[in-house]
Parts: sequence; structure tokens; C-alpha cells
Amino acid sequence: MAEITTSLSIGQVAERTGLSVHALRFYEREGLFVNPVRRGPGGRRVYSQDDVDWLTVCVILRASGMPLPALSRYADLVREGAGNEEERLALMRGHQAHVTTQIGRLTESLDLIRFKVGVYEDLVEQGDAATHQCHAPSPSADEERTPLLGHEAVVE
Amino acid sequence: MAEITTSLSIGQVAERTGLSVHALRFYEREGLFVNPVRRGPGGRRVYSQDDVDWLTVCVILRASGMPLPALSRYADLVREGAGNEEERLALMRGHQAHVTTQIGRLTESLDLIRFKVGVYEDLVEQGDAATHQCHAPSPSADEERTPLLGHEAVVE
DNA sequence: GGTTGATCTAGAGCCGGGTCTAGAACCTAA
DNA sequence: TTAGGTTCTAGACCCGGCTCTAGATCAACC
Repeated sequence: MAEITTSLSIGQVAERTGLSVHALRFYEREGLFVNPVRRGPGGRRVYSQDDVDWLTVCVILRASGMPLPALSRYADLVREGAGNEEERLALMRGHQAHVTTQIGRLTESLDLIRFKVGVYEDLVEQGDAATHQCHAPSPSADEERTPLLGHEAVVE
Repeated sequence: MAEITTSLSIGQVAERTGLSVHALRFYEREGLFVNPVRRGPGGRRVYSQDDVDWLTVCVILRASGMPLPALSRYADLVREGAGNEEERLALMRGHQAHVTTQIGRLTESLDLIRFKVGVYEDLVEQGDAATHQCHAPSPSADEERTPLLGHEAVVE
């Protein structure tokens, strides 16, 4: 119970959230804060630990692709207080679905990428062998077709 | 062996790649094509099935976050022909790493999102119960702290 | 009192990745 | 032959999400 309320400067908040001071002011303009940012003497912004916690959540949601308007809407709901949990739930579920499909897409892409990495690993290995053993021409045509994932994938 | 070489209009290619005709012309300007796009009488673009295959790969790589300059570089390497497989490998491995860490980040974010969804599900359920049974006050303060992922997560 | 360094505001600029427009040319089909 | 749809080029525009600038103010230290 030593610290009543931590008060932090914009620079300190930038440090501990990983956001730039510019981004912090920008987020404020965009209405991403739940509580209006307090001002100290001289008109400087004063942040609390709660602000940092909230921003930490924001950073995670942003990193997972939540657009600023959604984040701003979420902040609105939280600011309003209890009673709108259904809407918060809907918002979060929407984002959850979004992230889940995004992970799915990336994982699919990774199949292709791994396939290509495998192909080039083989080619490089063969190339090395040819260099050292002084024969073995490059493997047929440069462009051949190989089945992958149901459709045909060109091996470039 | 019926079709010698498929020739497709820009509209047809747009249809089967999911890219817009605008995007196709834009990609061409950006140097994303391996072979210069042929022109038919009247100066119209003529694409082959190979172009479509290549574009399909491009679409997947783009969807997984490969930036246009990297894609353009990759196209350069393929255009150059055999002999630069090490560099293609490096490029693909770089992108693989990128996608892998991206999936990791999203998965982590999903933990937070799922947590929040759970919290709101509970709150909504309690709210419903309160509505139907006509008592049970809202669960303590709106802002309480709950441990999640090592750091403290605010439940808004 | 002077010199840093952090902060302030308002607004401009930038980057990635397209998207759209205008005005002309071309290609069927009726 | 005329109308509709497609395509052409060059270049402007847009959107999201910051980032940076200018010019002023403030706080702290020597």
C-alpha cells in the first residue's frame, strides 16, 4: 500500500508499453482510452498504472489485427460501465473468429512455404554435390509441376 | 494435348486468382511477374496458365504477409533461372520464420481474447440470472485484477 | 540565468497496398 | 451500325496507422 496512484509521464508509458509517444497521443485522439488522460501542472499528460494495463491489452489486440475503430468502440463500452457485456462479448467473439481464421490462413500458407523450402534445400544440396563431384546436370526443367494441397504447385 | 497454351484475358485471370484487374496491372508494374506479360492484337494483355499458377503462389505469399518488394525479388530470382537457389532458399526461410512467429503471436493473443470471452460469458450469464431471479448484485467492482499469462490482466 | 531535454499542439507527411478515374481504343452481337 | 462490355494508359486518390515537424512551453540542473 505504499504507492497511492502511480503517475507516469508519456515517456515512461511509451517505454513500458512499447508504443511511441506519438502513438500515445494519437491513440488518445482516436478515443482509445477508457478514462480521459489527466493533466499535471503545465498541461502535461499524467498516466496511471491502469492506463498502462489498458494499453497493454490494446497492444495485444492491435497485434492480433483488431482495427482502431473496434478498439475505440471497445473503450466506449468499457467507459459506459456495466450493463453492456453482451456487446463486449459480441465484439470479442468477432475478433476471436477473425484471429482464428487468420491463424488458419497462415498455417495453410506455411504448408506451401515449407514445401518450397524443401524443394530449394534439395536443389542446393544437389548443386553442392555437382560442384564437388563435377557432374550431374541440373534436375530436368526449371519449371516442373508437383501436386500440393490438391491444386498444382509450380516449382520455380 | 488439346490446349497448346491457354491464353486468358485480364478479366479471366482476375476471376481465377481473386485479384482485381487493377491489382493485376499494379503487380505487373511492381515487377511481380516472372515473364513479361504478352500482348495480343490491340495491345491487350494475354496471360497463360503458368501466369495464373504463379499468381496463385503470389496470392498465398501475400496472404501470409510477404511484402511486395520481397515478392518482386523472388520473381527476379526465378526469372534469372537456375543457379540462385541458395538465395531463394534464404528468402523463403526468412518468410517462413516470419510466418511462424506471426502464428505464435496470434496464438498468444488468442489466449487473452479467449480469457475475455470467458469473462463476458460469465457476466452475461449472471446478468441473465439476476434478471430472471430479481436479485444478485453485479460481481464486486467493474475493474478487478486477474492473473493471466504471467502478467496481470485487467477485466474490463 | 542559461542550457538541456521532455513535453505540448496542430497539422503535414509517409508507407504499403492497392483502387479509381478519365478518355481513348477495341471487340463482339444484334 | 450502333451499342455494350472489356481493356488500355497515366496518374490521382484512398485508407489505415502511424510518424514527424515546427514552434512554443516547461522542468531541472549547473
